[in-house]
Amino acid sequence: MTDNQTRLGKFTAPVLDYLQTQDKPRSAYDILDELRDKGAKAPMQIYRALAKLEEAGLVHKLPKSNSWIACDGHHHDEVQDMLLLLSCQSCGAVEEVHDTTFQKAISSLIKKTHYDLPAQTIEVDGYCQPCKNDS
Amino acid sequence: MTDNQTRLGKFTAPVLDYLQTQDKPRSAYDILDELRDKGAKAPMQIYRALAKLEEAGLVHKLPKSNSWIACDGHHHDEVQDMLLLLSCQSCGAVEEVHDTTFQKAISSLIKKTHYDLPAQTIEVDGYCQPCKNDS
DNA sequence: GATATTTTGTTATGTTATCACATATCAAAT
DNA sequence: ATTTGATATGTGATAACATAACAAAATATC
Repeated sequence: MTDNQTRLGKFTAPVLDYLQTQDKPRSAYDILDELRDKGAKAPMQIYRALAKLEEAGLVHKLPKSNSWIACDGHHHDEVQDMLLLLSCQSCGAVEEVHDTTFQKAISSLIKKTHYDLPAQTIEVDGYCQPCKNDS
Repeated sequence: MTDNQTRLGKFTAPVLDYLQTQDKPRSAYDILDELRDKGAKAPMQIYRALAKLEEAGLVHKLPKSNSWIACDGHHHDEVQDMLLLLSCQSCGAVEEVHDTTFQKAISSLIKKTHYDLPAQTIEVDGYCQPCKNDS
């Protein structure tokens, strides 16, 4: 049997399930604590699951915050796109931004700098409208 | 006497000096090792110096790579601008990019998302032209 | 069904960053 | 001259994030 779950490994489904219930990014160690009752004992088990889920485009890592979210499911025909995550530093909400202006800015950068830019996640930290208004 | 060095603290000048001799970002622990012969013994001493240097706009932290560079000295009348660092994953070279298209993309994001975006450094990882050609 | 490959479990370690608290330094107020 | 307050520094402990290394188990391939 080589179904998705088997290929993805023992803890991938529980990790994804957990992240999907969360409204904030969670760290690998948060996830580990959560999955202890399902047999998880060491960080490696979680990091392996996260790596597979990320490769499958099902989760994203916030590169500055060292935490993880389940993918929102939109706009990911191309898993390998440059992805912009807007992260609220107050409530933790994360928006996946698919913005043509931003994509063009990146293209412009590539031309201007002659850098080769592989697909990656870019985290921008800010404050979402509700939190901004509350402050 | 309240000259810069006094206000900035004991290790700030050595930390800045060291970063200015480097052609790659260095970690706080790299710096610590380098400054042991000048009396540095603990990470806090380095992190304090880096915090002050960053506040003064003299160094930048690469937020994804957890490493530090001396500021290139250009374009920093406004220390608080959104700063884009293009970081070569092969040779370590870092370009400070001051790109109006990118700034506009960020402004567009602010409007679109209604997020409040404080000044911050955004790291984009790639491969510089020489390294790209070598590969 | 024996052997090779891959996955998983587990321990240990590496790496980055901060906390907490003690002490030093120095200037301003008394 | 002494106290007070503010800022800087030293230092040990620990938190938080991540991977290396290797053993054990599971699975695939012959």
